[in-house]
Amino acid sequence: MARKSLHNILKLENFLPYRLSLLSNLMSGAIARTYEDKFGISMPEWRIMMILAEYPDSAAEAVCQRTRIEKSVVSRALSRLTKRRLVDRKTDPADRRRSVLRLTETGMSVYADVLPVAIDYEQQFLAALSDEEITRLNQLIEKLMAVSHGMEKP
Amino acid sequence: MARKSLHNILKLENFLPYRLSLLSNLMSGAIARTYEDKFGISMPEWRIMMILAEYPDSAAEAVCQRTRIEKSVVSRALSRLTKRRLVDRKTDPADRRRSVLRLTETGMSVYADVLPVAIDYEQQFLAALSDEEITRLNQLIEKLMAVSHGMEKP
DNA sequence: CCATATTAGTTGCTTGTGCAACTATTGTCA
DNA sequence: TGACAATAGTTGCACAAGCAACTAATATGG
Repeated sequence: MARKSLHNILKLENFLPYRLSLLSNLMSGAIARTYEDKFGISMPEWRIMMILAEYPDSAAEAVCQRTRIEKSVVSRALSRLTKRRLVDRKTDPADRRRSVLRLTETGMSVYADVLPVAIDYEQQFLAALSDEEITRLNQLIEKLMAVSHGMEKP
Repeated sequence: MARKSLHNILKLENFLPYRLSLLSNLMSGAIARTYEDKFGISMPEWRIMMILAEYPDSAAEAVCQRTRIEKSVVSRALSRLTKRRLVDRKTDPADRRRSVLRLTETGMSVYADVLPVAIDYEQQFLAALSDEEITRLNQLIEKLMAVSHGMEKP
Protein backbone atom coordinates (compact mmCIF):
# COMPACT_ATOMS: atom_id res chain seq x y z
CA MET A 1 0.00 0.00 0.00
CA ALA A 2 1.08 3.54 -0.66
CA ARG A 3 2.93 5.55 1.93
CA LYS A 4 0.91 8.38 3.39
CA SER A 5 2.25 11.84 3.98
CA LEU A 6 4.36 12.03 7.07
CA HIS A 7 2.81 15.34 7.90
CA ASN A 8 -0.65 13.97 8.06
CA ILE A 9 -2.40 16.55 10.17
CA LEU A 10 -6.05 16.43 11.00
CA LYS A 11 -7.34 19.81 12.00
CA LEU A 12 -9.56 19.49 15.02
CA GLU A 13 -11.88 22.19 13.75
CA ASN A 14 -12.53 20.14 10.61
CA PHE A 15 -13.04 16.87 12.39
CA LEU A 16 -16.67 15.90 12.02
CA PRO A 17 -17.25 14.35 15.47
CA TYR A 18 -15.77 17.47 17.01
CA ARG A 19 -17.84 19.82 14.88
CA LEU A 20 -21.03 18.01 15.72
CA SER A 21 -20.19 17.90 19.38
CA LEU A 22 -19.57 21.64 19.31
CA LEU A 23 -22.81 22.36 17.51
CA SER A 24 -24.78 20.09 19.77
CA ASN A 25 -23.32 21.67 22.88
CA LEU A 26 -24.06 25.13 21.60
CA MET A 27 -27.65 24.22 20.83
CA SER A 28 -28.47 22.16 23.87
CA GLY A 29 -26.44 24.30 26.22
CA ALA A 30 -28.40 27.49 25.76
CA ILE A 31 -31.81 25.89 25.91
CA ALA A 32 -30.88 23.73 28.87
CA ARG A 33 -30.06 26.86 30.80
CA THR A 34 -33.50 28.21 29.96
CA TYR A 35 -35.27 25.09 31.18
CA GLU A 36 -33.22 25.14 34.31
CA ASP A 37 -33.31 28.83 35.14
CA LYS A 38 -36.89 29.67 34.23
CA PHE A 39 -38.62 26.40 35.03
CA GLY A 40 -36.30 24.49 37.35
CA ILE A 41 -36.30 21.53 35.02
CA SER A 42 -33.21 19.69 33.89
CA MET A 43 -32.68 18.52 30.34
CA PRO A 44 -33.39 14.84 31.07
CA GLU A 45 -36.46 15.87 33.03
CA TRP A 46 -37.72 17.87 30.11
CA ARG A 47 -37.11 15.07 27.67
CA ILE A 48 -38.98 12.68 29.89
CA MET A 49 -41.88 15.10 30.09
CA MET A 50 -41.97 15.34 26.31
CA ILE A 51 -42.20 11.58 26.05
CA LEU A 52 -44.91 11.36 28.67
CA ALA A 53 -46.88 14.07 26.90
CA GLU A 54 -46.77 12.04 23.74
CA TYR A 55 -47.07 8.59 25.30
CA PRO A 56 -48.96 8.74 28.58
CA ASP A 57 -48.89 5.67 30.79
CA SER A 58 -45.45 4.64 29.62
CA ALA A 59 -43.25 2.52 31.80
CA ALA A 60 -39.83 3.85 32.82
CA GLU A 61 -38.17 1.37 30.53
CA ALA A 62 -40.08 2.70 27.52
CA VAL A 63 -38.98 6.20 28.52
CA CYS A 64 -35.39 5.00 28.54
CA GLN A 65 -35.69 3.59 25.05
CA ARG A 66 -37.35 6.66 23.61
CA THR A 67 -35.11 9.23 25.26
CA ARG A 68 -31.91 7.16 25.09
CA ILE A 69 -31.27 8.24 28.66
CA GLU A 70 -29.63 5.77 30.99
CA LYS A 71 -32.07 4.06 33.32
CA SER A 72 -30.52 5.26 36.56
CA VAL A 73 -30.74 8.81 35.30
CA VAL A 74 -34.37 8.26 34.35
CA SER A 75 -35.05 6.75 37.73
CA ARG A 76 -33.66 9.72 39.61
CA ALA A 77 -35.25 12.24 37.26
CA LEU A 78 -38.62 10.55 37.81
CA SER A 79 -38.13 10.74 41.55
CA ARG A 80 -37.71 14.48 41.29
CA LEU A 81 -40.65 14.85 38.94
CA THR A 82 -42.97 12.83 41.13
CA LYS A 83 -41.79 14.64 44.23
CA ARG A 84 -42.72 17.89 42.52
CA ARG A 85 -46.08 16.43 41.51
CA LEU A 86 -45.38 16.92 37.82
CA VAL A 87 -45.58 13.21 37.15
CA ASP A 88 -47.87 10.60 38.58
CA ARG A 89 -46.33 7.20 39.07
CA LYS A 90 -48.23 4.08 39.93
CA THR A 91 -47.26 0.45 39.63
CA ASP A 92 -48.75 -1.53 36.79
CA PRO A 93 -51.19 -4.03 38.33
CA ALA A 94 -50.61 -6.38 35.39
CA ASP A 95 -46.87 -6.43 36.06
CA ARG A 96 -45.89 -5.08 39.40
CA ARG A 97 -42.29 -4.47 38.36
CA ARG A 98 -43.47 -1.91 35.87
CA SER A 99 -44.51 1.63 36.60
CA VAL A 100 -47.23 3.56 34.86
CA LEU A 101 -46.18 7.13 34.34
CA ARG A 102 -48.14 10.15 33.23
CA LEU A 103 -48.01 13.90 33.57
CA THR A 104 -50.24 15.33 36.27
CA GLU A 105 -52.42 18.35 35.60
CA THR A 106 -49.63 20.50 36.95
CA GLY A 107 -47.16 18.61 34.83
CA MET A 108 -49.20 19.18 31.74
CA SER A 109 -49.47 22.88 32.44
CA VAL A 110 -45.72 23.15 32.97
CA TYR A 111 -45.28 21.23 29.75
CA ALA A 112 -47.57 23.68 28.01
CA ASP A 113 -45.49 26.55 29.37
CA VAL A 114 -42.15 25.16 28.30
CA LEU A 115 -43.22 23.80 24.94
CA PRO A 116 -43.50 27.11 23.06
CA VAL A 117 -40.12 28.14 24.40
CA ALA A 118 -38.61 24.98 23.00
CA ILE A 119 -40.37 25.39 19.69
CA ASP A 120 -39.36 29.03 19.43
CA TYR A 121 -35.83 28.09 20.20
CA GLU A 122 -35.69 25.42 17.55
CA GLN A 123 -37.33 27.84 15.15
CA GLN A 124 -34.52 30.33 15.56
CA PHE A 125 -32.18 27.75 14.13
CA LEU A 126 -34.49 26.47 11.44
CA ALA A 127 -35.16 30.01 10.31
CA ALA A 128 -31.58 30.21 9.11
CA LEU A 129 -32.26 27.36 6.70
CA SER A 130 -34.52 27.00 3.70
CA ASP A 131 -37.14 24.26 3.68
CA GLU A 132 -35.00 22.27 1.34
CA GLU A 133 -32.00 22.64 3.62
CA ILE A 134 -34.01 21.46 6.58
CA THR A 135 -35.05 18.38 4.68
CA ARG A 136 -31.49 17.70 3.66
CA LEU A 137 -30.21 18.23 7.16
CA ASN A 138 -32.59 15.65 8.49
CA GLN A 139 -31.61 13.22 5.78
CA LEU A 140 -27.96 13.71 6.57
CA ILE A 141 -28.52 13.18 10.26
CA GLU A 142 -30.44 10.05 9.47
CA LYS A 143 -27.70 8.67 7.26
CA LEU A 144 -25.00 9.36 9.82
CA MET A 145 -27.02 7.78 12.58
CA ALA A 146 -27.51 4.71 10.42
CA VAL A 147 -23.76 4.39 10.05
CA SER A 148 -23.32 4.64 13.77
CA HIS A 149 -25.90 1.97 14.44
CA GLY A 150 -24.24 -0.27 11.91
CA MET A 151 -21.06 -0.35 13.99
CA GLU A 152 -22.09 -0.73 17.61
CA LYS A 153 -20.72 -3.42 19.87
CA PRO A 154 -18.54 -5.67 17.68
CA MET B 1 -53.42 36.68 17.95
CA ALA B 2 -54.64 33.37 16.66
CA ARG B 3 -55.26 30.54 19.05
CA LYS B 4 -52.87 27.69 18.58
CA SER B 5 -53.92 24.07 18.62
CA LEU B 6 -54.42 22.80 22.11
CA HIS B 7 -52.78 19.56 21.13
CA ASN B 8 -49.55 21.15 20.17
CA ILE B 9 -47.16 18.26 20.49
CA LEU B 10 -43.50 18.39 19.67
CA LYS B 11 -42.13 14.97 19.09
CA LEU B 12 -38.82 14.58 20.86
CA GLU B 13 -37.40 12.45 18.06
CA ASN B 14 -38.00 15.29 15.61
CA PHE B 15 -36.59 18.00 17.82
CA LEU B 16 -33.41 19.26 16.23
CA PRO B 17 -31.36 19.85 19.39
CA TYR B 18 -32.23 16.37 20.54
CA ARG B 19 -31.41 14.79 17.20
CA LEU B 20 -28.06 16.50 17.07
CA SER B 21 -27.26 15.59 20.63
CA LEU B 22 -28.06 11.97 19.84
CA LEU B 23 -25.94 11.94 16.75
CA SER B 24 -23.07 13.65 18.48
CA ASN B 25 -23.18 11.21 21.38
CA LEU B 26 -23.25 8.26 19.03
CA MET B 27 -20.26 9.58 17.12
CA SER B 28 -18.13 10.81 19.96
CA GLY B 29 -19.11 8.00 22.30
CA ALA B 30 -17.73 5.16 20.23
CA ILE B 31 -14.49 6.86 19.34
CA ALA B 32 -13.95 8.10 22.88
CA ARG B 33 -14.06 4.52 24.08
CA THR B 34 -11.40 3.65 21.54
CA TYR B 35 -9.09 6.44 22.69
CA GLU B 36 -9.64 5.43 26.25
CA ASP B 37 -9.43 1.66 25.96
CA LYS B 38 -6.64 1.32 23.45
CA PHE B 39 -4.52 4.34 24.28
CA GLY B 40 -5.54 5.41 27.77
CA ILE B 41 -6.34 8.88 26.52
CA SER B 42 -9.51 10.77 27.32
CA MET B 43 -11.38 12.80 24.75
CA PRO B 44 -10.24 16.21 26.08
CA GLU B 45 -6.69 14.88 26.24
CA TRP B 46 -6.88 13.79 22.62
CA ARG B 47 -8.29 17.11 21.51
CA ILE B 48 -5.53 18.92 23.31
CA MET B 49 -2.96 16.72 21.64
CA MET B 50 -4.45 17.50 18.26
CA ILE B 51 -4.16 21.20 18.94
CA LEU B 52 -0.59 20.89 20.15
CA ALA B 53 0.31 18.86 17.07
CA GLU B 54 -0.98 21.67 14.92
CA TYR B 55 0.13 24.57 17.07
CA PRO B 56 3.20 23.69 19.09
CA ASP B 57 4.24 26.04 21.88
CA SER B 58 0.70 27.14 22.55
CA ALA B 59 -0.29 28.44 25.94
CA ALA B 60 -3.05 26.67 27.88
CA GLU B 61 -5.36 29.55 27.25
CA ALA B 62 -4.96 29.20 23.49
CA VAL B 63 -5.73 25.52 23.85
CA CYS B 64 -8.91 26.44 25.68
CA GLN B 65 -9.99 28.75 22.90
CA ARG B 66 -9.27 26.29 20.14
CA THR B 67 -10.78 23.23 21.79
CA ARG B 68 -13.63 25.05 23.55
CA ILE B 69 -12.79 23.03 26.59
CA GLU B 70 -13.19 24.65 29.96
CA LYS B 71 -9.92 25.86 31.43
CA SER B 72 -10.04 23.72 34.58
CA VAL B 73 -10.54 20.66 32.43
CA VAL B 74 -7.62 21.69 30.25
CA SER B 75 -5.50 22.29 33.33
CA ARG B 76 -6.16 18.83 34.73
CA ALA B 77 -5.81 17.13 31.35
CA LEU B 78 -2.45 18.84 30.91
CA SER B 79 -1.36 17.64 34.32
CA ARG B 80 -2.05 14.08 33.27
CA LEU B 81 -0.38 14.53 29.90
CA THR B 82 2.75 16.03 31.39
CA LYS B 83 2.84 13.37 34.09
CA ARG B 84 2.81 10.76 31.35
CA ARG B 85 5.51 12.65 29.48
CA LEU B 86 3.32 13.14 26.43
CA VAL B 87 3.43 16.89 26.76
CA ASP B 88 6.25 19.16 27.76
CA ARG B 89 5.25 22.20 29.74
CA LYS B 90 7.49 25.09 30.56
CA THR B 91 6.68 28.59 31.66
CA ASP B 92 6.97 31.34 29.13
CA PRO B 93 9.95 33.52 30.14
CA ALA B 94 8.34 36.51 28.44
CA ASP B 95 5.22 36.16 30.58
CA ARG B 96 5.62 33.90 33.54
CA ARG B 97 1.89 33.38 33.92
CA ARG B 98 1.80 31.63 30.59
CA SER B 99 2.87 28.10 29.85
CA VAL B 100 4.53 26.88 26.69
CA LEU B 101 3.17 23.51 25.69
CA ARG B 102 4.30 21.03 23.12
CA LEU B 103 4.13 17.32 22.45
CA THR B 104 7.20 15.37 23.51
CA GLU B 105 8.71 12.78 21.20
CA THR B 106 6.61 10.18 22.96
CA GLY B 107 3.60 12.42 22.65
CA MET B 108 4.15 12.82 18.95
CA SER B 109 4.46 9.10 18.46
CA VAL B 110 1.28 8.46 20.40
CA TYR B 111 -0.37 11.14 18.31
CA ALA B 112 0.85 9.37 15.18
CA ASP B 113 -0.64 6.15 16.45
CA VAL B 114 -4.03 7.55 17.30
CA LEU B 115 -4.41 9.81 14.30
CA PRO B 116 -5.12 7.14 11.66
CA VAL B 117 -7.69 5.59 13.97
CA ALA B 118 -9.45 8.93 14.25
CA ILE B 119 -9.27 9.50 10.51
CA ASP B 120 -10.52 6.02 9.74
CA TYR B 121 -13.33 6.49 12.14
CA GLU B 122 -14.43 9.76 10.60
CA GLN B 123 -14.09 8.14 7.19
CA GLN B 124 -16.60 5.48 8.07
CA PHE B 125 -19.18 8.21 8.47
CA LEU B 126 -18.13 10.29 5.51
CA ALA B 127 -18.19 7.20 3.32
CA ALA B 128 -21.95 7.13 3.71
CA LEU B 129 -22.18 10.55 2.07
CA SER B 130 -21.38 11.83 -1.38
CA ASP B 131 -18.85 14.61 -1.77
CA GLU B 132 -21.65 17.03 -2.39
CA GLU B 133 -23.44 15.90 0.75
CA ILE B 134 -20.30 16.36 2.79
CA THR B 135 -19.96 19.89 1.53
CA ARG B 136 -23.58 20.62 2.31
CA LEU B 137 -23.31 19.09 5.74
CA ASN B 138 -20.44 21.36 6.59
CA GLN B 139 -22.31 24.35 5.28
CA LEU B 140 -25.32 23.47 7.37
CA ILE B 141 -23.25 23.03 10.49
CA GLU B 142 -21.65 26.38 9.82
CA LYS B 143 -24.97 28.12 9.41
CA LEU B 144 -26.39 26.63 12.57
CA MET B 145 -23.31 27.55 14.55
CA ALA B 146 -23.60 31.09 13.29
CA VAL B 147 -27.14 31.28 14.62
CA SER B 148 -26.00 30.02 17.95
CA HIS B 149 -23.24 32.58 18.18
CA GLY B 150 -25.70 35.29 17.28
CA MET B 151 -27.69 34.63 20.43
CA GLU B 152 -25.23 34.06 23.27
CA LYS B 153 -25.42 35.94 26.52
CA PRO B 154 -28.30 38.39 26.16
C1' DC C 1 -44.43 -26.66 40.12
C1' DC C 2 -39.90 -25.51 41.24
C1' DA C 3 -35.29 -23.78 40.10
C1' DT C 4 -33.28 -20.58 37.36
C1' DA C 5 -33.10 -16.87 34.16
C1' DT C 6 -34.77 -12.47 32.81
C1' DT C 7 -36.70 -7.97 33.37
C1' DA C 8 -38.02 -3.32 35.78
C1' DG C 9 -36.40 -0.23 38.58
C1' DT C 10 -33.36 1.62 42.53
C1' DT C 11 -29.14 2.72 44.78
C1' DG C 12 -23.95 3.01 45.63
C1' DC C 13 -19.91 4.51 43.79
C1' DT C 14 -16.56 6.55 40.60
C1' DT C 15 -15.56 9.86 37.38
C1' DG C 16 -15.84 13.94 34.52
C1' DT C 17 -17.36 18.64 34.12
C1' DG C 18 -18.17 23.46 35.21
C1' DC C 19 -18.33 27.26 38.30
C1' DA C 20 -16.22 30.00 41.55
C1' DA C 21 -12.61 31.26 44.42
C1' DC C 22 -7.84 31.59 44.73
C1' DT C 23 -2.62 32.56 43.55
C1' DA C 24 0.64 34.60 40.81
C1' DT C 25 1.96 37.66 37.33
C1' DT C 26 1.39 41.45 34.23
C1' DG C 27 -1.06 45.58 32.37
C1' DT C 28 -3.12 50.23 33.09
C1' DC C 29 -3.57 54.77 34.34
C1' DA C 30 -3.65 58.57 37.48
C1' DT D 1 5.57 54.68 40.75
C1' DG D 2 1.92 52.63 42.97
C1' DA D 3 -2.82 51.22 43.54
C1' DC D 4 -5.99 48.64 41.06
C1' DA D 5 -7.65 45.94 37.22
C1' DA D 6 -7.01 42.15 34.17
C1' DT D 7 -5.10 37.72 32.78
C1' DA D 8 -3.08 32.69 33.10
C1' DG D 9 -3.52 28.88 35.41
C1' DT D 10 -4.77 25.88 39.61
C1' DT D 11 -7.75 24.00 42.97
C1' DG D 12 -12.05 23.15 45.82
C1' DC D 13 -16.54 21.94 45.46
C1' DA D 14 -21.04 20.44 43.85
C1' DC D 15 -23.49 18.04 40.71
C1' DA D 16 -24.70 15.04 36.76
C1' DA D 17 -23.91 10.71 34.34
C1' DG D 18 -22.73 5.86 33.74
C1' DC D 19 -21.68 1.37 35.44
C1' DA D 20 -22.40 -2.29 38.41
C1' DA D 21 -24.59 -4.47 42.05
C1' DC D 22 -28.78 -5.03 44.16
C1' DT D 23 -34.13 -5.95 45.10
C1' DA D 24 -38.42 -7.35 43.59
C1' DA D 25 -41.30 -9.39 40.34
C1' DT D 26 -42.23 -12.23 36.41
C1' DA D 27 -41.07 -15.58 32.65
C1' DT D 28 -39.25 -20.10 31.27
C1' DG D 29 -38.03 -24.86 30.86
C1' DG D 30 -37.49 -29.28 32.72
